Amino acid sequence: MIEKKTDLNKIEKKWQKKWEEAKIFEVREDSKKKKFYVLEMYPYPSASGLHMGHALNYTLGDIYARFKKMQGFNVLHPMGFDSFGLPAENAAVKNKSHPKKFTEDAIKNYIKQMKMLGIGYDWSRMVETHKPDYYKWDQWIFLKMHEKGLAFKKRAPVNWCPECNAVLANEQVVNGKCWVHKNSDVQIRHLEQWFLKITDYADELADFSKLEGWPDLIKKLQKNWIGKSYGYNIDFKINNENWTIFTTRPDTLFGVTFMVVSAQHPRLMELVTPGQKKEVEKFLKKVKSTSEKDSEELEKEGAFTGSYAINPANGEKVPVWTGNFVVADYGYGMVMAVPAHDERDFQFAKKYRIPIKVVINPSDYKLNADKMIRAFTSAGEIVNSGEFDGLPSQDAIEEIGKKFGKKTVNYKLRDWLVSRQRFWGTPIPIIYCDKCGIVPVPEKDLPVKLPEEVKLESNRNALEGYEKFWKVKCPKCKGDARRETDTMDTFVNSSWYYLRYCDSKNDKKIFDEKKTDYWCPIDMYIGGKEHACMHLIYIRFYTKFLRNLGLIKLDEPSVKLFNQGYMYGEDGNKMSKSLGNVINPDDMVVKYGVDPIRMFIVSVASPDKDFNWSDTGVQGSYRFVQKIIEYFKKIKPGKSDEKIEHKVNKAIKEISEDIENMRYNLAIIKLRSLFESFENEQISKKDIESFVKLLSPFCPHIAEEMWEKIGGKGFVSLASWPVADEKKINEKIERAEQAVEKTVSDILNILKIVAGRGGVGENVYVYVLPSEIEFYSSAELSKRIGKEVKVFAVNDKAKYDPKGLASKAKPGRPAIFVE
RNA sequence: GCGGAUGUGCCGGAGUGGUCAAACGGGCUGGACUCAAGAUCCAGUGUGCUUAGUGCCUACCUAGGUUCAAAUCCUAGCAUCCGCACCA
Repeated sequence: MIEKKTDLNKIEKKWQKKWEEAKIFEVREDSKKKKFYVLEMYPYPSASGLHMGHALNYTLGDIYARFKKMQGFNVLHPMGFDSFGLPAENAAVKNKSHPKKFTEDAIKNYIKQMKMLGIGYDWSRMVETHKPDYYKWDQWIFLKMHEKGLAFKKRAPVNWCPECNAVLANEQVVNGKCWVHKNSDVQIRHLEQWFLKITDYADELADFSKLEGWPDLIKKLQKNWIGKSYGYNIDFKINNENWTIFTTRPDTLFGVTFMVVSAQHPRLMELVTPGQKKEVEKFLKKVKSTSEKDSEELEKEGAFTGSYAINPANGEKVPVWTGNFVVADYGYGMVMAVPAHDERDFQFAKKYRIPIKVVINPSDYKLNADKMIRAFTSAGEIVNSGEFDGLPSQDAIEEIGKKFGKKTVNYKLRDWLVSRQRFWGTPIPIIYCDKCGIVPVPEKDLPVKLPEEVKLESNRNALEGYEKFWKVKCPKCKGDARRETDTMDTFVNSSWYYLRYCDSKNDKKIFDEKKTDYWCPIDMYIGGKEHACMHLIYIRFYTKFLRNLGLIKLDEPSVKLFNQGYMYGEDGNKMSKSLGNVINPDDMVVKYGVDPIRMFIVSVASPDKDFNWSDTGVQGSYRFVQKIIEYFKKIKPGKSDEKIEHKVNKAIKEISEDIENMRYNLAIIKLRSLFESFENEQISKKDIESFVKLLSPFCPHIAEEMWEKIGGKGFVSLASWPVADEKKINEKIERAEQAVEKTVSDILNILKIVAGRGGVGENVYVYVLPSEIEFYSSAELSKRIGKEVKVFAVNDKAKYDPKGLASKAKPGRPAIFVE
């Protein structure tokens, strides 16, 4: 273990206090200054406090914000809390308390820890989403969406988590399980629920052209999730009624031998004939009881409905089945089945002995429907399709599609289900009146506040049982009415919070547009990639909606997005209590101090890559910090020589670039090497100041302390970032230095060989080309070797060279003689 | 099935056509200091040769290829990890 020489915690406290007193991180709009908005995704304040992953996230942002601030930008760097959510509610039920208390205690602790880590936030702008002055505007946006028809209620099959006692959005179902309760199977229930019509924005959300600064991975994940696909709608007549299906393969239309309607289709029973009712019901029962977790290799099953559909292309009558493999809410919940050319249809047809009809042949052979063992899904030549025979199937997609259907686009993206049957969330501002129907709460009555004195229940939303909340008068007819008791998904809160930071205290408007115009968009947004398909889609959706309302001018919320890597435990596993590998920031701060921890977590690997915590690793950072402190104890600024000036200016240039590109790991390496280069040399005050400035974003506390020691003005955190003097960067110096290093190592090698043979190398002679003589100092070499080293130019007449080795000297490679 | 990422010394990881493989950190070994330990400082640390010398060989998952030149580009494969998944 390392020895603690300096009380870093004392230094940290000292500067944290001074920063706070001087309010150096509080900012306001300033039209004369260029703004820069750095934001880390805000946390859910859990009872267990910040973990190391949070510390990494916030440190990454803090370094960037401090760097930009020193570069002269007006930097907005705010923090807040995503403080609605189930854990607080559950904890409150368990302890017969109120989630507000839990949440606010947790927030206090979070703030304390964030301050402890030296993160420079403008706390005057903090948002807490559970406060009425924040969620009022969630409700306001909801009303605006309702006004535009984007917030709507419908009865729908929904994902129900029995643990949450609430429904989940599609995005929150992971492999048939709840994203929070990973052991809880999600059930399908049919309920009346509120949705936000995010699908109206699907097309624009699928356009990533304004997101150059986002990682490709996130864009790909979103693209996949939105799942835009071009195809055709085709009408089939069933019982003299048109039923539309969606297909991307109209070229196979003549090969349809049956239809399949989803088992969850709301109008399924209309298709079932009395004779088939029993069989279909038997099948439906089986579908329901099948646990979702087995869905991976679920066998395709179904039942005949008794109805027949007419193929519009050839008038053929084909049976309509219901099946477990058709998704109810994609397309129209019904598909045309072409077993010859679709693998799923093929399996289904084989199982139920439905005919298979080939309509596309491969180029080199002919398919035989009776002998096929799998579907042929590639392109080929159209056959058995009347006038289209002979066409390449790729061309037939359009030809056949055009003739019998209508070109259209479909998305995998579903409307966003936002109703939650829970207490601890934003109340949905809606009133139900028997006479007037669904009535939005008038704007002037916002916010609809959550009651504080309510008694929580574990198995249902406490608002339902709290008459004072739901018993209201209709805003229209003044008659008796009932308030909506569902609350909104917490992702609603985080979909626009970045805008509220710009004007978080505004009680007249959602925000002052002049302020959001100045600060937005976010220039650097930092958070985990797990949000790719939830938060990061929702925040884009809200941004576009608010833009369409005319409130902001942004198309996208952030210019750049950075996803940090995951930090694992020392053993390489996810940190978890059961594995006992959790690293607690509070303990580590006491053990090592904040600055070494900050330095370690951003330098162990590239910040976008996963890495493991390492106790010995953080000790390495600790040693470096300690060395710096020791150095400054006895520093006497003097004059920098050419070499030091070169080193300093090169470091300024490269470190600035590295920080700009979030390559903090490389910046730290260069900072170390810079320190080593002047550690034992004279250095000017200006250059030593530059070093402290370069150190400051990473290790702000000791940087302030050192800044004070060398008599820097004000805070180093507010000093201007150094600019490299390109004229002083001289690569020749670097090369010469490397040559000297090599020579030292060569001399030592030779001495070793000599010693190995029983010789004693007392005197060392080095013969250098005249052009390089200035780089080789006898004194320096002697010190490094620990013996006297004499340096001669090869053309020195007076040199001592008994073996005539001088002639062997090469550029960058002096000859060496030992005796 | 679809998509993505990764593969470099004892370990964590730099390096994405030549200048240069292994920066930087950790670990280990040896030395200095010390009564000793810790801390600190110095040196060494891929393989195999060779050496009164500062060199050569071989090494970046495997196998091919492009190139005057490949860890880096291309092709195929292997391994590990991750995301989505019956989306018609």
